[in-house]
Amino acid sequence: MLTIGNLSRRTGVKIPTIRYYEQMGLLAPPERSEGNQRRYARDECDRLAFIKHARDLGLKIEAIRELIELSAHPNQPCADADRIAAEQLHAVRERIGKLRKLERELARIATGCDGEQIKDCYVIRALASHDLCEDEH
Amino acid sequence: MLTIGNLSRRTGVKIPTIRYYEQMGLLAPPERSEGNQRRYARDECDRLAFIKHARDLGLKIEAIRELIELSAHPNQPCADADRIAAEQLHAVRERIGKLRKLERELARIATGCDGEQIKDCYVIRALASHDLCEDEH
DNA sequence: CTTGAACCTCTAGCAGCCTGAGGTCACACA
DNA sequence: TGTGTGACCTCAGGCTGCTAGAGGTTCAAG
Repeated sequence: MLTIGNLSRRTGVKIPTIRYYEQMGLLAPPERSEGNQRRYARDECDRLAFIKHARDLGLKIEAIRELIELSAHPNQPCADADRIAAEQLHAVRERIGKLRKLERELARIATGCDGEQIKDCYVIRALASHDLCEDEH
Repeated sequence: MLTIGNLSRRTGVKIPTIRYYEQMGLLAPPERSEGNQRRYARDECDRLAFIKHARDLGLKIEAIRELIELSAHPNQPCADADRIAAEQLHAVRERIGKLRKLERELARIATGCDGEQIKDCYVIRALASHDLCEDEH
């Protein structure tokens, strides 16, 4: 049996976040001590590690809830779990694509300024007008 | 003089967002009609385009506020503006780096499942344990 | 003068937490 | 057995950057 603080230290998930996950239905409400404090069993610890890992990978709470439900039915086909992972991969690739466009433009803006005063500053001018942009956005 | 609706159409910034920017101090409170409706001059339109451009590039409201203040002092040196752009570039590059790690791991997870049932599903197993990860995270 | 679109303010909501107030519990030490 | 203190409890409110809706007013065309 772990206190919430121990669980937090073991998993690296902050205490208020653990309580939040419980509220959101990702973690089952744990047993309580006589004085109403949460006491966690080991498998709750595993489940929290699962949640943290999924969050670190950028999955939304809702997607994680789905995966947890899926994992409760070990004999069902796993196409849904695969779909969730594939969707997440797709979303990540889209974000990367967008960020790389931004990177290019910011690099141009950030390195392009050789003015000395605000009135000549390329950063300020580039932000003020799209005429200095390479692609549409 | 533009109504808020015209300003919105010209800049592509939604009306509630314009009011929000005013509330956040990015846009000066504009003149009002007799009936208390906002009436914008052209330079407000430019400023809003500046804000939108910066937001599209991922700059935070706070950073934009700084830039606006800077641009109000055209004879100051522009090192601060350059710094803000450089910081933003750095942040974008960090986000890209993290996302590419995620991409690699998700690709492995999403394509690695050849099980048919949840209990054999690589997606579920990979999320449950870091043992299947390639790098630390 | 009427209609209907566009505007106003204010409140509340979204994700995914974090912080703080005000109070209780657990446990070691004297 | 008392006491200190650190960990815990709940609940409310805050954060970013908007968005949506209620309920009411104004503007401009016909």
